[in-house]
Amino acid sequence: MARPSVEAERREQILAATREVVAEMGFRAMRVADVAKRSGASTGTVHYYFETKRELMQAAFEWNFHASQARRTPVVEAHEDPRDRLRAFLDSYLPVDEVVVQSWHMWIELWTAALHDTDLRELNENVYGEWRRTVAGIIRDGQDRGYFVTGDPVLLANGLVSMVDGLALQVLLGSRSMTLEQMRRVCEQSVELILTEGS
Amino acid sequence: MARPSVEAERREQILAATREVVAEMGFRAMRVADVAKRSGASTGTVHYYFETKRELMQAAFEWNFHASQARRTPVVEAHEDPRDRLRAFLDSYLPVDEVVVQSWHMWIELWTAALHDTDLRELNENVYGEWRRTVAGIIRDGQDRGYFVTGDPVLLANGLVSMVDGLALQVLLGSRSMTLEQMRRVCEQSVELILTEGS
Amino acid sequence: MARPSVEAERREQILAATREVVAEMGFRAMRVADVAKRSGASTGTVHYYFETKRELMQAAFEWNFHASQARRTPVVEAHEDPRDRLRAFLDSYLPVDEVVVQSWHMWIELWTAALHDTDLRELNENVYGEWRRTVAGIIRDGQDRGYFVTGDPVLLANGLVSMVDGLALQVLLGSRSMTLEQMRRVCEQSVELILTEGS
Amino acid sequence: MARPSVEAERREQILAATREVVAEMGFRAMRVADVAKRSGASTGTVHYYFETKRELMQAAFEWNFHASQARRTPVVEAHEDPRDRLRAFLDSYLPVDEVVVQSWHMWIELWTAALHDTDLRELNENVYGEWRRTVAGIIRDGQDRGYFVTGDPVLLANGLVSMVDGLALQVLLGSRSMTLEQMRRVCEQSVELILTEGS
DNA sequence: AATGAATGAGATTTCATTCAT
DNA sequence: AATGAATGAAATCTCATTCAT
Repeated sequence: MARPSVEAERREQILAATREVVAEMGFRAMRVADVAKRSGASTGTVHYYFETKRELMQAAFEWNFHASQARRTPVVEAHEDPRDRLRAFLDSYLPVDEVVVQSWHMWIELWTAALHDTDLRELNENVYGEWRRTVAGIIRDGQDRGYFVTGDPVLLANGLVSMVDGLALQVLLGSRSMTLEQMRRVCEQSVELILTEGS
Repeated sequence: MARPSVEAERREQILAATREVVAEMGFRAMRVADVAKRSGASTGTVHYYFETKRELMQAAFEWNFHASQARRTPVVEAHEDPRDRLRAFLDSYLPVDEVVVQSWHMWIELWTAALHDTDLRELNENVYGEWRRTVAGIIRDGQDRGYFVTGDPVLLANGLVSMVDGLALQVLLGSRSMTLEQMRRVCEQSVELILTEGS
Repeated sequence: MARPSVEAERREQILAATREVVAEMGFRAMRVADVAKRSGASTGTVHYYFETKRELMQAAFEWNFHASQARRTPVVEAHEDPRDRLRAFLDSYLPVDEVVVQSWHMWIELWTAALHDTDLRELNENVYGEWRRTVAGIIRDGQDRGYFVTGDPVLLANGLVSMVDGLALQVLLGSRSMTLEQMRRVCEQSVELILTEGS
Repeated sequence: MARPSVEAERREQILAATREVVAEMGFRAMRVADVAKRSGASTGTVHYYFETKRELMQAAFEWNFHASQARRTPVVEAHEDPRDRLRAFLDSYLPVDEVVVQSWHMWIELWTAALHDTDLRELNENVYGEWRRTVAGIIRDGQDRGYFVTGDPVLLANGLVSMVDGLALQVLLGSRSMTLEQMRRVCEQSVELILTEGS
């Protein structure tokens, strides 16, 4: 009788290994054998948990999404003031450490893969719905309290979330003019832009 | 005897075919044989012009960049007022027709490929330097004339360009909440945000 | 404590499952996992009873043989007149129900497998010796009583048994011109051919 | 410019190699690599001509059918008397040489494969329609001339063709009681059975 | 300048078998 | 007596690249 957690643990190990490998060499170059090696299993075992490479990647994308969400939620909820919440939210996207960097790699790969895969598009739809709703909620709250300029909060949220995507992408690409520090400043300036005079 | 332009023409055909194929199925799934078929040539011929697949993609990315630039420049220069220039610039990024859509596909594929390819990162660096300089120039000009709010024009330019990238990405992904029309409105709102009171 | 029949029962279950699976998807496509699932056991259990897949198939072929024999014997012995015996014997080969159909599937798979497996050839030798002896006996008896035409009873028996094999094969293959009904008529006509004028 | 016959030649080589390999080790055990080696090509080349192993086998079955037909037709047409035609036809099925033996191996493999493959069943349908029509024609002709006993010629044809299948199978299986010589005698006796008294 | 048949290295996938429990 | 997670050897298939013509 195997411990009931063995399967779940193994699955998680493989997904974590997948994220690491994808971050390092990209989905295109990633081989199932790489994931196997990294997770200390055989290719047979990887296929025991995920029938195809495609299924493995899909699961890894979803797993990354849930992990991101779990990391983000407490960060945002730590603040009460919508201005702080917005800043904390944007801050949590800065690729400051290995985990966030790896996570960003997964998002970028997801974008490219989703362009030609209906299931992944659906995942993207969920993911962005989630972010948009969160940010729009913060902005609406801030507008109610008079901190943020008027204007459709959904449009503002979309602009901010998309900007963060574009910025992180350039940072990940190692752009000499878009460093982590630059990204931070652009984000700060963007918040300034939507703050009302007094606040 | 052969017209000297034959080679150049053939090369262009292959690059155009590459863009079409990449837009349709993605770089990952694209085979040299697909490009050959699409351009009406043999795989041998494709390799006659581009030694490796990697070289073909690199050339296609560069070709796409120059084509984008050529399309963009007259659009921007058609206006004198920096506010109109900025609006025209952003407008030219909306994925309204097949050419712009295919072009966006190439950019997105470039991002992913460049994450693990130094040469392509260099290309990205050039491309973004170009856009940033253009937009920053427009903003600086607008600030000088009092149309735009104060603030580091480079930061503002980076924010705008990144936002456009992120927005186009979601439109390309067929997001139900980020349609072409939505993207247009977000862009318009963003311009409003940096306009000064009077203008 | 365990009933001594438990093992025998389990074994039988697995063999029955094997016949079902082979009939449905063929030996080539059959996986040990399919047999396990069908018999409600694990792959480990299947291997507990049959060391290798080859051994499992061999046992299943033999089991099918004995089951066929057990079904056939009372049918033939129910008649005293050799003409009736022959008709009853041929009748019992018509693929009229699921059991006979599955049994035929096993024979056909055995033929193909035996072409390259000495042990299975030996099994085939036994099986056909059995049929041939039975039919030759019936014919010899009928000739003695003046019901059947003269001629080497062994040759006649071989002709009949082989014909039945060939006919059943075409019926199993769903041939539009060799239906169950057609097969029945061919068998009847063949019996007529060896009957003497008066009988 | 390659010779136009190169492709056809190469294809034929691969199909011939397939028949040899299938006859030797069976479809189940046959690997694409075996066919490649036998035909002096690489596995890549085999796949260049036949996308999948299944397609290769299908083509090999069809090729074998056409080759059999081509071998058989002149043999039958060499005789005018329906009794000779029938004898010549049955004779041509005796596994007397390597080619006929290999051909029989292909038929047997076809049967088993066709049980679970619609396309192959269709091929079997064509093949048997062909044989049945030929034999029924010969019998009908013989009956018109008073050489053969009365009775449905289609039933008689089916009985004969099926018998030959069953007999050849046992010969191929190396049955000690069904040798080539035995098969020949059973066939002769069967012809005797349908001859009228005087002829 | 162009071809396309042929290659072979390498990737995914399958599955009988094992073994710790 | 039974399990089923894990394995790894082996098979199919893919495709960028080459080269004789």
